[in-house]
Amino acid sequence: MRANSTEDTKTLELGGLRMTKQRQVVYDVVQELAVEHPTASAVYARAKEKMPSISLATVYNCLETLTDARAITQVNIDREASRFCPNLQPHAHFFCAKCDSVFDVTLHDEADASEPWNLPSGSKLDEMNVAMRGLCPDCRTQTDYEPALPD
Amino acid sequence: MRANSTEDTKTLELGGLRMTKQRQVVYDVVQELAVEHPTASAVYARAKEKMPSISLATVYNCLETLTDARAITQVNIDREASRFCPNLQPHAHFFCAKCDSVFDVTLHDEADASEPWNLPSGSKLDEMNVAMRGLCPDCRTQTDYEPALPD
DNA sequence: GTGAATGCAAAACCTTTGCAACTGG
DNA sequence: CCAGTTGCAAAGGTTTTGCATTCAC
Repeated sequence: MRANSTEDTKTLELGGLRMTKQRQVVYDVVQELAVEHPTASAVYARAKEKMPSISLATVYNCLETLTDARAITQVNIDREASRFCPNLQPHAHFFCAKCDSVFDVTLHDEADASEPWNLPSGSKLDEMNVAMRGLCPDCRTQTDYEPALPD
Repeated sequence: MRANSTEDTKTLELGGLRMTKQRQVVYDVVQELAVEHPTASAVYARAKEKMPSISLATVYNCLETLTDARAITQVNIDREASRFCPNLQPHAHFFCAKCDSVFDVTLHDEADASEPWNLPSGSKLDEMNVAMRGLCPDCRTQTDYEPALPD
């Protein structure tokens, strides 16, 4: 039996996808930086440390390929640069307006994200993208000493 | 009493916002093109018909000002150009993957969009942005003769 | 009158593209 | 071997910016 325990750099074996060094590096970096939900530039910066010859275009390329292959997810919020996320479970993203960090937000058990909504009748929903903005727990508690003065 | 019946070009009176001809034109255009959820360029094109001297930068400017003043809403989906929407009620957007049209999606009565989600405990949610992709009713019925062959 | 808004053009930003060289299966 | 991928640089589309001029209040 194959171990799937502590391999942090698991080899990609995605349906007929040619596995290049670059793709593996990009994939590893997205895993590594998962909690910060890196942008393409952030992935590029880290990837370049591991493989100095890699180019930005290739990073974009790999990110797109991996996204199409559903190995990672592309996260968009407003017009900011896209971020990438290795969490393949259905989830939303919470953006802290103060510290700019991003949190994955899961669904309640058995819950359906589309439940509260009046979907157009007769339509077919393929995917839902949910972005939240607010203050994260940490920033919220620090908000006491926020300048309340007019500028 | 003031009529609020058929005035399609109601005058903006937003908290201390200086009302310029350009802002009024941009606001009118967003109202006018509401169903198509126009992009900044689309607003610019239509605005220029009404006021040939208006510039693109001013349109962006006005759209931002109006958004900040909560007279209109900015709608983002993936990395496409922002669209603008005069619907101030809480609502989501349904994007048809086939015909590219956009529909407003309302909440069920008394429903809370955040209900299905496990919000980070201690966080403060300010706004939620919900984008849906799929087939609109019209396009769905036309999907019978969609190529089902492998490529 | 005066601070804020406009118009213009140039710049910024993220992302995509064209193409020759390279490479994984 | 050879289609698919890379690296580079240049181009693309959207949005922002700097600044002199104009305008609403």
